[in-house]
Amino acid sequence: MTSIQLFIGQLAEKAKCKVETVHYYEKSGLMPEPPRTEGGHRIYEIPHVKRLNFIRRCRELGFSIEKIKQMLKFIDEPNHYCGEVKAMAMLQAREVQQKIKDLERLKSALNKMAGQCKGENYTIDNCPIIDALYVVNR
Amino acid sequence: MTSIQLFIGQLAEKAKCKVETVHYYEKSGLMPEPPRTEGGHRIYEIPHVKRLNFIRRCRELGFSIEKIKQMLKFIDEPNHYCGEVKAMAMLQAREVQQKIKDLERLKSALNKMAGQCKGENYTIDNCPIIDALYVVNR
DNA sequence: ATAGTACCTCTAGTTACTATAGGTTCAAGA
DNA sequence: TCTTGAACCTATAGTAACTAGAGGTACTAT
Repeated sequence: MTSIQLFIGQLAEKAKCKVETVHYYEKSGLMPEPPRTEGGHRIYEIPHVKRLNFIRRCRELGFSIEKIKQMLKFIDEPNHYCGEVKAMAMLQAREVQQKIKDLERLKSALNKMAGQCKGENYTIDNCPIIDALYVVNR
Repeated sequence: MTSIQLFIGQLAEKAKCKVETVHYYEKSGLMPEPPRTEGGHRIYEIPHVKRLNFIRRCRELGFSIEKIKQMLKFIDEPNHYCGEVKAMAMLQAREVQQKIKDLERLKSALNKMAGQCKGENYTIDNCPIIDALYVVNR
């Protein structure tokens, strides 16, 4: 039974990131130091793909490297007490909820502004988007 | 008729940012090089406050410095149309919407994990959080 | 005149990458 | 088997958007 093995380029491609980013995650302690070939090339397998994917998606969602490190701890050291894990997961969920709220606010602000703008034939002098943002006190 | 004049500290305060940030915006070309006192202190007036406010507000909405530069160009060289600004706002809104969707998925994964946490060990292969974010194609 | 703030410039640090340089390994074709 | 070109290696520097610090000067109230 031979399992799938990947070099760093293939791994990076599967997670849609750069090779250098994987190097960076290894240095930062997010990705493990994988086994190597005789010549020193890193060898990865499917769990690495999943892990890297998780990291990338979390980054897109605005989590810091440090936060992701904490979350990965849930997976790497599964000997946490149930209550401990639960508490951290729920705390994380609350923070996520806050981010969602903030983003909802931004989205409606942007849409509102876009909606007020008639487009085409208006010059910049009476563009409502500019007006909406170019204000002294908010 | 004497107009209101401000030093950089007051300007920064009015826009709720740091003095260093104003310096940075000047170096980046977002804020102009204002007139100075004999001794070299920068002198600002109301239009500067408006402009800085615009920049800060855009940053809060997730626009990059480069995008803001583009928008300020619309203002500085008013031979542009409102539609250009509208398009940028709508693009931004779409990106924000995508982030919200991803965060909703993460949140429910976190909550699910907290709910399922009964002491079993999750490995990387069956962790609900990893699975929630492991989307190959988007 | 003096004291205490606020200002000045310049440099370095931060986070999360991204790019470059200079060299080595891998693997497919001759 | 040898060659060749892509992919890999390490290490360092650069990027965005600030933030913090050092060391010095200007402003202004007393």
